[in-house]
Amino acid sequence: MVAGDECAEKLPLTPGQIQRRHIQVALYALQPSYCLYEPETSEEEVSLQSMQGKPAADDTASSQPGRLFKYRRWLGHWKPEYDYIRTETELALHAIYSEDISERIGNEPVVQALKELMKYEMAMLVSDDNDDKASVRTEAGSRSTHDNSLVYSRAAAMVRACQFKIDDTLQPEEIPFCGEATANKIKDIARSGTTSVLEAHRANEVVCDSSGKPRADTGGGATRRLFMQLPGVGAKTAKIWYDLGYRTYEDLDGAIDEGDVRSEGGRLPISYEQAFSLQHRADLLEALPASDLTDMQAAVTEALQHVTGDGEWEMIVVGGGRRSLPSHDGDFVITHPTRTTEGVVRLLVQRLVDQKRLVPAKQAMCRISEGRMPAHLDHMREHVVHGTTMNNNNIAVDRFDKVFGMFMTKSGKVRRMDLIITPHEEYPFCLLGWTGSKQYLRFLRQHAGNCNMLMRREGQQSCVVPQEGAPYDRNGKVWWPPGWGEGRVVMDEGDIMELLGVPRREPHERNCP
DNA sequence: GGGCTTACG
DNA sequence: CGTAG
DNA sequence: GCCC
Repeated sequence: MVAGDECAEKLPLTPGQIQRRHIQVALYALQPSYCLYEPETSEEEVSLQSMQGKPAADDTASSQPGRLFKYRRWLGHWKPEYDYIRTETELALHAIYSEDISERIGNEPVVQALKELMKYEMAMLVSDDNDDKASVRTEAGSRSTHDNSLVYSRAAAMVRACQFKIDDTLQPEEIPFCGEATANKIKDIARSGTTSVLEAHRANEVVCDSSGKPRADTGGGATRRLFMQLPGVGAKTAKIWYDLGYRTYEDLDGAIDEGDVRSEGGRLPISYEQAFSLQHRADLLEALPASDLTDMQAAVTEALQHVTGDGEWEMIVVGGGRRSLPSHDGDFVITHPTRTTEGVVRLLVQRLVDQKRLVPAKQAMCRISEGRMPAHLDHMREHVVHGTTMNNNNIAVDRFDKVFGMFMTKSGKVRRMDLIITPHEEYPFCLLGWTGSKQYLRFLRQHAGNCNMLMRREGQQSCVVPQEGAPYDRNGKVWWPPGWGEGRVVMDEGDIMELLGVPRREPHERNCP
Protein backbone atom coordinates (compact mmCIF):
# COMPACT_ATOMS: atom_id res chain seq x y z
CA MET A 1 0.00 0.00 0.00
CA VAL A 2 2.82 2.34 0.91
CA ALA A 3 4.56 1.54 -2.33
CA GLY A 4 1.37 2.24 -4.24
CA ASP A 5 0.96 5.65 -2.63
CA GLU A 6 4.53 6.58 -3.41
CA CYS A 7 3.89 5.62 -6.95
CA ALA A 8 0.80 7.77 -7.21
CA GLU A 9 2.69 10.72 -5.75
CA LYS A 10 5.45 10.46 -8.26
CA LEU A 11 3.24 10.18 -11.31
CA PRO A 12 1.01 12.97 -12.53
CA LEU A 13 -1.43 10.56 -14.17
CA THR A 14 -3.57 7.91 -12.58
CA PRO A 15 -3.66 4.48 -14.17
CA GLY A 16 -7.16 5.23 -15.44
CA GLN A 17 -5.95 8.32 -17.25
CA ILE A 18 -3.02 6.49 -18.71
CA GLN A 19 -5.24 3.80 -20.06
CA ARG A 20 -7.80 6.20 -21.48
CA ARG A 21 -5.10 8.18 -23.22
CA HIS A 22 -3.71 5.10 -24.84
CA ILE A 23 -7.05 3.96 -26.14
CA GLN A 24 -7.53 7.42 -27.55
CA VAL A 25 -4.19 7.41 -29.30
CA ALA A 26 -4.65 3.88 -30.51
CA LEU A 27 -8.10 3.99 -32.03
CA TYR A 28 -7.56 7.39 -33.57
CA ALA A 29 -4.75 6.08 -35.64
CA LEU A 30 -6.78 3.10 -36.68
CA GLN A 31 -9.61 5.28 -37.89
CA PRO A 32 -8.39 5.81 -41.46
CA SER A 33 -8.45 2.06 -42.02
CA TYR A 34 -11.92 1.71 -40.70
CA CYS A 35 -13.17 4.79 -42.49
CA LEU A 36 -12.82 3.06 -45.79
CA TYR A 37 -15.54 0.71 -44.87
CA GLU A 38 -17.75 3.75 -44.23
CA PRO A 39 -17.09 6.37 -46.93
CA GLU A 40 -18.97 9.21 -45.23
CA THR A 41 -16.67 9.08 -42.23
CA SER A 42 -13.76 9.19 -44.61
CA GLU A 43 -14.77 12.62 -45.86
CA GLU A 44 -15.13 13.86 -42.32
CA GLU A 45 -11.64 12.63 -41.67
CA VAL A 46 -10.18 14.61 -44.54
CA SER A 47 -11.96 17.83 -43.68
CA LEU A 48 -10.93 17.40 -40.10
CA GLN A 49 -7.32 17.24 -41.08
CA SER A 50 -7.60 20.45 -43.08
CA MET A 51 -9.30 22.15 -40.17
CA GLN A 52 -6.46 21.19 -37.92
CA GLY A 53 -4.02 22.68 -40.37
CA LYS A 54 -2.49 19.33 -41.14
CA PRO A 55 -1.51 19.08 -44.77
CA ALA A 56 -3.81 16.40 -46.10
CA ALA A 57 -1.42 15.96 -48.99
CA ASP A 58 1.08 14.55 -46.55
CA ASP A 59 -0.96 11.44 -46.07
CA THR A 60 -2.02 10.99 -49.65
CA ALA A 61 1.47 11.46 -51.00
CA SER A 62 3.01 8.73 -48.88
CA SER A 63 0.17 6.31 -49.44
CA GLN A 64 -1.62 6.36 -52.74
CA PRO A 65 -4.85 4.43 -52.79
CA GLY A 66 -4.35 1.16 -54.57
CA ARG A 67 -0.61 1.11 -54.19
CA LEU A 68 -0.81 -2.51 -53.10
CA PHE A 69 -3.19 -3.58 -55.89
CA LYS A 70 -0.24 -5.22 -57.63
CA TYR A 71 -0.37 -7.91 -54.99
CA ARG A 72 -3.90 -9.06 -55.90
CA ARG A 73 -2.64 -12.25 -57.57
CA TRP A 74 -0.64 -13.02 -54.47
CA LEU A 75 -3.64 -12.51 -52.20
CA GLY A 76 -5.95 -14.29 -54.61
CA HIS A 77 -8.75 -11.75 -54.44
CA TRP A 78 -9.28 -8.02 -54.01
CA LYS A 79 -11.88 -5.90 -52.33
CA PRO A 80 -12.35 -2.16 -52.89
CA GLU A 81 -11.44 -1.39 -49.31
CA TYR A 82 -8.00 -2.94 -49.77
CA ASP A 83 -7.12 0.05 -51.94
CA TYR A 84 -6.82 2.00 -48.73
CA ILE A 85 -4.54 -0.36 -46.89
CA ARG A 86 -1.38 1.58 -46.39
CA THR A 87 1.33 -0.94 -45.63
CA GLU A 88 2.52 -4.33 -46.78
CA THR A 89 2.31 -5.42 -43.18
CA GLU A 90 -1.39 -4.69 -42.94
CA LEU A 91 -2.03 -6.43 -46.24
CA ALA A 92 -0.06 -9.43 -44.99
CA LEU A 93 -2.53 -9.78 -42.15
CA HIS A 94 -5.35 -10.17 -44.69
CA ALA A 95 -3.74 -13.30 -46.10
CA ILE A 96 -4.24 -16.85 -44.89
CA TYR A 97 -1.17 -18.81 -43.85
CA SER A 98 -2.06 -22.44 -44.26
CA GLU A 99 0.34 -25.25 -44.99
CA ASP A 100 -2.42 -27.25 -46.68
CA ILE A 101 -3.18 -24.49 -49.14
CA SER A 102 0.43 -23.84 -50.06
CA GLU A 103 0.93 -27.58 -50.43
CA ARG A 104 -2.02 -27.81 -52.82
CA ILE A 105 -0.81 -24.85 -54.87
CA GLY A 106 2.65 -26.37 -55.04
CA ASN A 107 4.63 -23.65 -53.29
CA GLU A 108 5.43 -25.58 -50.15
CA PRO A 109 8.89 -26.73 -51.34
CA VAL A 110 9.85 -23.05 -51.74
CA VAL A 111 8.50 -22.31 -48.28
CA GLN A 112 10.57 -25.12 -46.79
CA ALA A 113 13.74 -23.96 -48.53
CA LEU A 114 13.29 -20.38 -47.29
CA LYS A 115 12.56 -21.65 -43.81
CA GLU A 116 15.74 -23.68 -43.91
CA LEU A 117 17.70 -20.60 -44.97
CA MET A 118 16.13 -18.69 -42.08
CA LYS A 119 17.26 -21.36 -39.64
CA TYR A 120 20.81 -21.31 -40.95
CA GLU A 121 20.87 -17.56 -40.48
CA MET A 122 19.72 -18.01 -36.91
CA ALA A 123 22.48 -20.55 -36.37
CA MET A 124 24.99 -18.01 -37.67
CA LEU A 125 23.74 -15.45 -35.19
CA VAL A 126 26.57 -15.11 -32.74
CA SER A 127 27.09 -11.82 -30.95
CA ASP A 128 30.67 -10.92 -31.71
CA ASP A 129 31.99 -8.94 -28.81
CA ASN A 130 34.96 -7.72 -30.78
CA ASP A 131 33.35 -6.31 -33.86
CA ASP A 132 33.42 -2.58 -34.26
CA LYS A 133 30.61 -0.84 -36.05
CA ALA A 134 32.81 -0.14 -39.04
CA SER A 135 32.90 -3.77 -40.02
CA VAL A 136 29.16 -3.96 -39.74
CA ARG A 137 28.66 -1.02 -42.03
CA THR A 138 31.28 -1.83 -44.63
CA GLU A 139 28.82 -3.53 -46.89
CA ALA A 140 25.50 -2.03 -47.78
CA GLY A 141 22.62 -4.41 -47.40
CA SER A 142 22.94 -7.42 -45.15
CA ARG A 143 24.04 -5.97 -41.87
CA SER A 144 23.60 -8.92 -39.60
CA THR A 145 22.44 -12.47 -39.70
CA HIS A 146 19.43 -11.42 -37.69
CA ASP A 147 18.43 -9.08 -40.47
CA ASN A 148 18.81 -11.92 -42.94
CA SER A 149 16.73 -14.30 -40.92
CA LEU A 150 13.96 -11.71 -40.78
CA VAL A 151 14.09 -11.40 -44.56
CA TYR A 152 13.80 -15.16 -45.05
CA SER A 153 11.08 -15.47 -42.45
CA ARG A 154 8.92 -12.84 -44.13
CA ALA A 155 9.62 -14.26 -47.57
CA ALA A 156 8.69 -17.77 -46.44
CA ALA A 157 5.44 -16.40 -45.00
CA MET A 158 4.62 -14.56 -48.22
CA VAL A 159 5.24 -17.66 -50.31
CA ARG A 160 3.07 -19.76 -48.04
CA ALA A 161 0.21 -17.28 -48.47
CA CYS A 162 0.78 -16.92 -52.20
CA GLN A 163 -2.27 -17.95 -54.20
CA PHE A 164 -0.52 -18.63 -57.50
CA LYS A 165 2.05 -21.25 -58.33
CA ILE A 166 5.47 -19.66 -58.23
CA ASP A 167 7.86 -20.39 -61.08
CA ASP A 168 11.10 -18.91 -62.38
CA THR A 169 9.30 -16.04 -64.09
CA LEU A 170 8.57 -14.47 -60.71
CA GLN A 171 8.87 -10.68 -60.60
CA PRO A 172 9.80 -8.88 -57.37
CA GLU A 173 6.66 -6.74 -57.35
CA GLU A 174 4.37 -9.76 -57.41
CA ILE A 175 4.93 -10.72 -53.79
CA PRO A 176 5.17 -8.41 -50.76
CA PHE A 177 8.53 -8.25 -48.99
CA CYS A 178 10.28 -9.72 -52.01
CA GLY A 179 12.85 -7.46 -53.58
CA GLU A 180 15.27 -8.40 -56.30
CA ALA A 181 17.64 -10.41 -54.14
CA THR A 182 14.90 -12.48 -52.55
CA ALA A 183 13.04 -12.96 -55.83
CA ASN A 184 16.21 -14.32 -57.43
CA LYS A 185 16.64 -16.89 -54.67
CA ILE A 186 12.98 -17.88 -54.94
CA LYS A 187 13.34 -18.29 -58.70
CA ASP A 188 16.39 -20.53 -58.17
CA ILE A 189 14.45 -22.64 -55.73
CA ALA A 190 11.38 -22.84 -57.95
CA ARG A 191 13.55 -23.93 -60.87
CA SER A 192 15.98 -26.32 -59.23
CA GLY A 193 14.74 -26.90 -55.69
CA THR A 194 17.67 -25.10 -54.15
CA THR A 195 19.94 -22.07 -54.34
CA SER A 196 23.66 -21.51 -53.91
CA VAL A 197 23.53 -20.08 -50.38
CA LEU A 198 21.40 -22.97 -49.19
CA GLU A 199 23.74 -25.53 -50.72
CA ALA A 200 26.71 -23.83 -49.09
CA HIS A 201 25.09 -24.03 -45.67
CA ARG A 202 24.13 -27.68 -46.20
CA ALA A 203 27.73 -28.45 -47.10
CA ASN A 204 29.12 -26.63 -44.05
CA GLU A 205 30.78 -24.15 -46.37
CA VAL A 206 31.41 -20.46 -45.90
CA VAL A 207 28.59 -18.43 -47.40
CA CYS A 208 28.93 -15.39 -49.64
CA ASP A 209 26.70 -12.33 -49.56
CA SER A 210 24.92 -10.88 -52.57
CA SER A 211 28.04 -8.97 -53.59
CA GLY A 212 30.01 -12.20 -53.68
CA LYS A 213 32.17 -11.60 -50.62
CA PRO A 214 32.57 -14.42 -48.09
CA ARG A 215 30.70 -13.64 -44.89
CA ALA A 216 32.60 -13.91 -41.64
CA ASP A 217 31.79 -16.79 -39.28
CA THR A 218 29.51 -18.58 -41.69
CA GLY A 219 31.21 -21.96 -41.94
CA GLY A 220 29.66 -25.10 -40.51
CA GLY A 221 26.00 -24.19 -40.94
CA ALA A 222 24.71 -27.74 -41.10
CA THR A 223 26.65 -28.92 -38.05
CA ARG A 224 25.87 -25.85 -35.98
CA ARG A 225 22.19 -26.16 -36.77
CA LEU A 226 22.31 -29.81 -35.77
CA PHE A 227 23.78 -28.92 -32.39
CA MET A 228 21.29 -26.11 -31.90
CA GLN A 229 18.42 -28.57 -32.06
CA LEU A 230 19.31 -29.65 -28.54
CA PRO A 231 17.41 -27.74 -25.85
CA GLY A 232 19.85 -25.52 -23.99
CA VAL A 233 22.23 -25.17 -26.94
CA GLY A 234 22.12 -21.84 -28.75
CA ALA A 235 24.10 -20.33 -31.59
CA LYS A 236 27.07 -19.51 -29.39
CA THR A 237 27.55 -22.96 -27.91
CA ALA A 238 27.00 -24.61 -31.28
CA LYS A 239 29.74 -22.46 -32.80
CA ILE A 240 32.12 -23.18 -29.95
CA TRP A 241 31.61 -26.92 -30.36
CA TYR A 242 32.02 -26.67 -34.12
CA ASP A 243 35.20 -24.62 -33.75
CA LEU A 244 36.57 -27.26 -31.39
CA GLY A 245 36.17 -29.79 -34.20
CA TYR A 246 33.07 -31.68 -33.09
CA ARG A 247 30.86 -32.63 -36.01
CA THR A 248 28.26 -35.12 -34.78
CA TYR A 249 26.33 -36.00 -31.65
CA GLU A 250 28.50 -39.10 -31.43
CA ASP A 251 31.60 -36.90 -31.29
CA LEU A 252 30.08 -35.20 -28.25
CA ASP A 253 29.10 -38.58 -26.73
CA GLY A 254 32.69 -39.68 -27.16
CA ALA A 255 34.09 -36.65 -25.42
CA ILE A 256 31.80 -37.26 -22.47
CA ASP A 257 32.59 -40.99 -22.33
CA GLU A 258 36.29 -40.23 -22.25
CA GLY A 259 35.84 -37.59 -19.56
CA ASP A 260 37.13 -34.99 -22.00
CA VAL A 261 34.79 -32.30 -20.68
CA ARG A 262 35.81 -28.88 -19.48
CA SER A 263 34.39 -29.31 -15.99
CA GLU A 264 36.94 -32.11 -15.56
CA GLY A 265 39.78 -30.23 -17.19
CA GLY A 266 39.04 -31.52 -20.70
CA ARG A 267 38.16 -29.82 -23.95
CA LEU A 268 34.38 -29.90 -24.37
CA PRO A 269 32.44 -27.18 -22.59
CA ILE A 270 29.02 -28.68 -21.83
CA SER A 271 26.54 -27.94 -19.06
CA TYR A 272 24.55 -30.61 -17.29
CA GLU A 273 21.42 -29.34 -19.03
CA GLN A 274 23.08 -29.72 -22.40
CA ALA A 275 24.41 -33.16 -21.49
CA PHE A 276 20.90 -34.22 -20.53
CA SER A 277 19.54 -33.01 -23.86
CA LEU A 278 22.30 -34.85 -25.69
CA GLN A 279 21.60 -38.04 -23.80
CA HIS A 280 17.87 -37.89 -24.51
CA ARG A 281 18.13 -36.50 -28.03
CA ALA A 282 16.22 -39.40 -29.59
CA ASP A 283 13.15 -38.50 -27.51
CA LEU A 284 13.56 -34.74 -27.70
CA LEU A 285 13.94 -34.53 -31.46
CA GLU A 286 10.85 -36.64 -32.10
CA ALA A 287 7.53 -35.05 -32.99
CA LEU A 288 5.06 -35.58 -30.16
CA PRO A 289 2.23 -38.06 -30.67
CA ALA A 290 -1.16 -36.78 -29.54
CA SER A 291 -1.09 -39.24 -26.65
CA ASP A 292 1.82 -37.34 -25.11
CA LEU A 293 -0.22 -34.14 -25.07
CA THR A 294 -3.12 -35.84 -23.27
CA ASP A 295 -0.61 -37.43 -20.90
CA MET A 296 0.79 -33.99 -20.05
CA GLN A 297 -2.67 -32.53 -19.72
CA ALA A 298 -3.74 -35.24 -17.29
CA ALA A 299 -0.63 -34.94 -15.14
CA VAL A 300 -0.75 -31.16 -14.95
CA THR A 301 -4.48 -31.08 -14.25
CA GLU A 302 -4.00 -33.53 -11.41
CA ALA A 303 -1.16 -31.44 -10.02
CA LEU A 304 -3.24 -28.24 -10.18
CA GLN A 305 -6.12 -29.99 -8.43
CA HIS A 306 -3.74 -31.31 -5.79
CA VAL A 307 -2.00 -28.05 -4.93
CA THR A 308 -5.04 -25.77 -5.07
CA GLY A 309 -7.83 -28.18 -4.14
CA ASP A 310 -9.69 -26.87 -7.15
CA GLY A 311 -10.87 -28.74 -10.22
CA GLU A 312 -11.94 -25.78 -12.35
CA TRP A 313 -8.59 -25.14 -14.01
CA GLU A 314 -8.63 -24.79 -17.79
CA MET A 315 -5.68 -26.00 -19.80
CA ILE A 316 -5.40 -25.85 -23.54
CA VAL A 317 -2.78 -26.69 -26.13
CA VAL A 318 -1.12 -23.68 -27.75
CA GLY A 319 1.95 -23.25 -29.96
CA GLY A 320 2.33 -25.30 -33.11
CA GLY A 321 0.05 -27.96 -31.68
CA ARG A 322 -2.89 -25.57 -31.67
CA ARG A 323 -2.07 -24.50 -35.19
CA SER A 324 -2.38 -28.19 -36.12
CA LEU A 325 1.28 -28.78 -36.73
CA PRO A 326 3.40 -31.62 -35.43
CA SER A 327 5.30 -30.24 -32.46
CA HIS A 328 8.59 -31.01 -30.82
CA ASP A 329 7.21 -29.91 -27.48
CA GLY A 330 3.96 -29.51 -25.60
CA ASP A 331 2.84 -25.91 -25.07
CA PHE A 332 -0.09 -25.20 -22.77
CA VAL A 333 -1.91 -22.15 -21.47
CA ILE A 334 -3.48 -22.59 -18.07
CA THR A 335 -6.12 -20.33 -16.54
CA HIS A 336 -8.87 -20.30 -13.96
CA PRO A 337 -12.25 -18.54 -14.31
CA THR A 338 -12.33 -17.17 -10.77
CA ARG A 339 -9.33 -18.08 -8.70
CA THR A 340 -6.09 -16.09 -8.56
CA THR A 341 -3.21 -17.60 -10.47
CA GLU A 342 -0.62 -15.99 -8.25
CA GLY A 343 1.95 -18.32 -6.77
CA VAL A 344 0.58 -21.38 -8.52
CA VAL A 345 3.66 -21.97 -10.69
CA ARG A 346 5.97 -22.98 -7.90
CA LEU A 347 3.47 -25.27 -6.25
CA LEU A 348 2.66 -26.84 -9.58
CA VAL A 349 6.29 -27.53 -10.39
CA GLN A 350 6.91 -28.98 -6.95
CA ARG A 351 4.01 -31.40 -7.33
CA LEU A 352 5.02 -32.49 -10.82
CA VAL A 353 8.57 -33.12 -9.65
CA ASP A 354 7.30 -35.06 -6.63
CA GLN A 355 5.20 -37.17 -8.96
CA LYS A 356 8.27 -37.82 -11.13
CA ARG A 357 6.57 -36.25 -14.14
CA LEU A 358 8.91 -33.27 -14.38
CA VAL A 359 12.69 -33.63 -14.37
CA PRO A 360 14.06 -31.56 -11.49
CA ALA A 361 16.08 -28.44 -12.24
CA LYS A 362 19.30 -30.03 -11.03
CA GLN A 363 19.22 -32.62 -13.78
CA ALA A 364 17.85 -30.81 -16.81
CA MET A 365 16.38 -27.62 -18.10
CA CYS A 366 13.58 -26.54 -15.80
CA ARG A 367 13.08 -22.80 -15.81
CA ILE A 368 10.38 -21.09 -13.87
CA SER A 369 9.72 -17.45 -14.53
CA GLU A 370 7.22 -15.10 -13.09
CA GLY A 371 6.17 -12.29 -15.39
CA ARG A 372 5.78 -8.99 -13.57
CA MET A 373 7.57 -6.46 -15.76
CA PRO A 374 7.68 -3.45 -13.45
CA ALA A 375 10.22 -1.75 -15.66
CA HIS A 376 7.89 -1.82 -18.56
CA LEU A 377 5.09 -0.12 -16.67
CA ASP A 378 7.35 2.78 -15.80
CA HIS A 379 8.44 2.99 -19.38
CA MET A 380 4.83 3.24 -20.49
CA ARG A 381 4.07 5.95 -17.93
CA GLU A 382 7.04 7.92 -19.19
CA HIS A 383 5.63 7.90 -22.68
CA VAL A 384 2.18 8.89 -21.56
CA VAL A 385 3.57 11.74 -19.52
CA HIS A 386 5.53 13.03 -22.47
CA GLY A 387 2.76 12.43 -24.95
CA THR A 388 4.99 10.21 -27.07
CA THR A 389 4.18 6.80 -28.42
CA MET A 390 5.98 3.65 -27.61
CA ASN A 391 7.69 1.59 -30.24
CA ASN A 392 7.52 -1.73 -28.52
CA ASN A 393 4.02 -2.91 -29.03
CA ASN A 394 4.45 -6.48 -28.05
CA ILE A 395 1.68 -8.85 -27.61
CA ALA A 396 3.45 -9.96 -24.56
CA VAL A 397 4.57 -13.48 -24.47
CA ASP A 398 6.58 -12.48 -21.48
CA ARG A 399 4.43 -11.20 -18.71
CA PHE A 400 2.88 -14.52 -17.75
CA ASP A 401 4.07 -17.04 -15.19
CA LYS A 402 5.62 -19.97 -16.96
CA VAL A 403 7.61 -23.17 -16.79
CA PHE A 404 9.96 -24.52 -19.45
CA GLY A 405 10.83 -28.04 -18.49
CA MET A 406 11.33 -31.71 -19.30
CA PHE A 407 8.29 -33.95 -18.95
CA MET A 408 8.41 -37.73 -18.42
CA THR A 409 5.68 -39.54 -20.31
CA LYS A 410 4.04 -42.68 -18.96
CA SER A 411 5.83 -44.57 -21.69
CA GLY A 412 9.13 -43.34 -20.28
CA LYS A 413 10.03 -40.77 -22.92
CA VAL A 414 11.42 -37.31 -22.21
CA ARG A 415 9.55 -34.39 -23.80
CA ARG A 416 9.92 -30.65 -23.69
CA MET A 417 6.89 -29.07 -22.03
CA ASP A 418 5.99 -25.40 -21.61
CA LEU A 419 3.28 -24.27 -19.23
CA ILE A 420 2.00 -20.70 -19.25
CA ILE A 421 -0.28 -19.56 -16.47
CA THR A 422 -2.49 -16.52 -16.94
CA PRO A 423 -5.19 -14.66 -15.02
CA HIS A 424 -8.55 -15.13 -16.67
CA GLU A 425 -8.85 -11.47 -17.80
CA GLU A 426 -5.76 -11.85 -19.92
CA TYR A 427 -6.61 -15.24 -21.33
CA PRO A 428 -7.35 -14.10 -24.91
CA PHE A 429 -4.11 -12.10 -25.04
CA CYS A 430 -2.15 -15.02 -23.68
CA LEU A 431 -3.72 -17.41 -26.18
CA LEU A 432 -3.00 -15.13 -29.10
CA GLY A 433 0.57 -14.57 -27.97
CA TRP A 434 1.37 -18.21 -27.34
CA THR A 435 -0.44 -19.62 -30.36
CA GLY A 436 1.74 -17.62 -32.72
CA SER A 437 3.13 -18.18 -35.18
CA LYS A 438 6.17 -16.09 -34.47
CA GLN A 439 5.98 -14.37 -37.83
CA TYR A 440 2.23 -13.81 -37.59
CA LEU A 441 2.85 -12.05 -34.29
CA ARG A 442 5.60 -9.96 -35.86
CA PHE A 443 3.14 -8.74 -38.48
CA LEU A 444 0.50 -8.10 -35.85
CA ARG A 445 2.93 -6.19 -33.65
CA GLN A 446 4.23 -4.12 -36.50
CA HIS A 447 0.72 -3.28 -37.63
CA ALA A 448 -0.23 -2.33 -34.11
CA GLY A 449 2.85 -0.17 -34.00
CA ASN A 450 2.00 1.53 -37.27
CA CYS A 451 -1.36 2.38 -35.76
CA ASN A 452 0.12 3.58 -32.48
CA MET A 453 -1.86 0.81 -30.95
CA LEU A 454 -0.61 -0.75 -27.78
CA MET A 455 -1.11 -4.44 -27.37
CA ARG A 456 -0.43 -4.90 -23.75
CA ARG A 457 -2.37 -5.18 -20.59
CA GLU A 458 -0.74 -4.56 -17.28
CA GLY A 459 -2.86 -5.86 -14.50
CA GLN A 460 -6.11 -3.96 -14.62
CA GLN A 461 -4.91 -1.50 -17.22
CA SER A 462 -6.04 -2.33 -20.67
CA CYS A 463 -4.43 -0.79 -23.65
CA VAL A 464 -6.34 -2.35 -26.47
CA VAL A 465 -9.36 -3.46 -24.59
CA PRO A 466 -11.96 -0.75 -24.24
CA GLN A 467 -13.62 -2.28 -21.24
CA GLU A 468 -12.73 0.41 -18.76
CA GLY A 469 -13.76 3.52 -20.67
CA ALA A 470 -14.83 4.65 -24.09
CA PRO A 471 -12.33 5.71 -26.73
CA TYR A 472 -12.59 9.17 -28.29
CA ASP A 473 -12.06 10.55 -31.75
CA ARG A 474 -10.30 13.83 -32.50
CA ASN A 475 -13.47 15.82 -31.83
CA GLY A 476 -13.48 14.45 -28.36
CA LYS A 477 -16.52 12.41 -29.23
CA VAL A 478 -16.84 8.83 -28.21
CA TRP A 479 -15.73 6.64 -31.10
CA TRP A 480 -15.76 2.86 -31.50
CA PRO A 481 -14.61 0.53 -34.24
CA PRO A 482 -17.49 -1.04 -36.14
CA GLY A 483 -19.34 -3.50 -33.96
CA TRP A 484 -17.85 -2.17 -30.77
CA GLY A 485 -19.50 -0.11 -28.08
CA GLU A 486 -19.81 0.64 -24.43
CA GLY A 487 -19.59 -2.42 -22.27
CA ARG A 488 -18.28 -4.81 -24.90
CA VAL A 489 -15.15 -6.53 -23.67
CA VAL A 490 -12.56 -8.69 -25.38
CA MET A 491 -13.77 -12.24 -25.06
CA ASP A 492 -11.48 -14.06 -27.44
CA GLU A 493 -8.54 -13.70 -29.79
CA GLY A 494 -10.80 -12.64 -32.64
CA ASP A 495 -11.89 -9.59 -30.67
CA ILE A 496 -8.28 -8.46 -30.42
CA MET A 497 -7.83 -8.88 -34.17
CA GLU A 498 -11.02 -6.92 -34.75
CA LEU A 499 -9.85 -4.08 -32.54
CA LEU A 500 -6.63 -4.00 -34.52
CA GLY A 501 -8.59 -3.82 -37.75
CA VAL A 502 -7.42 -7.15 -39.17
CA PRO A 503 -9.52 -10.16 -40.14
CA ARG A 504 -10.11 -12.89 -37.62
CA ARG A 505 -7.90 -15.86 -38.33
CA GLU A 506 -8.14 -19.36 -36.95
CA PRO A 507 -4.97 -20.86 -35.48
CA HIS A 508 -4.36 -23.05 -38.54
CA GLU A 509 -4.54 -19.91 -40.69
CA ARG A 510 -1.70 -18.28 -38.76
CA ASN A 511 0.97 -20.70 -39.95
CA CYS A 512 3.47 -18.19 -41.24
CA PRO A 513 6.58 -20.32 -40.98
C1' DG B 1 18.57 6.40 -42.52
C1' DG B 2 16.31 3.68 -38.89
C1' DG B 3 13.66 -0.42 -37.68
C1' DC B 4 13.38 -5.19 -37.52
C1' DT B 5 11.21 -7.75 -29.81
C1' DT B 6 11.70 -8.35 -24.96
C1' DA B 7 12.37 -9.73 -20.23
C1' DC B 8 13.62 -13.43 -17.36
C1' DG B 9 16.73 -16.96 -15.10
C1' DC C 1 23.94 -17.38 -22.80
C1' DG C 2 19.39 -19.48 -23.84
C1' DT C 3 14.39 -19.33 -23.87
C1' DA C 4 9.49 -18.34 -25.84
C1' DG C 5 5.69 -17.00 -29.38
C1' DG D 1 17.28 -7.03 -47.29
C1' DC D 2 13.01 -4.81 -47.42
C1' DC D 3 9.76 -1.19 -45.81
C1' DC D 4 8.64 3.26 -43.90
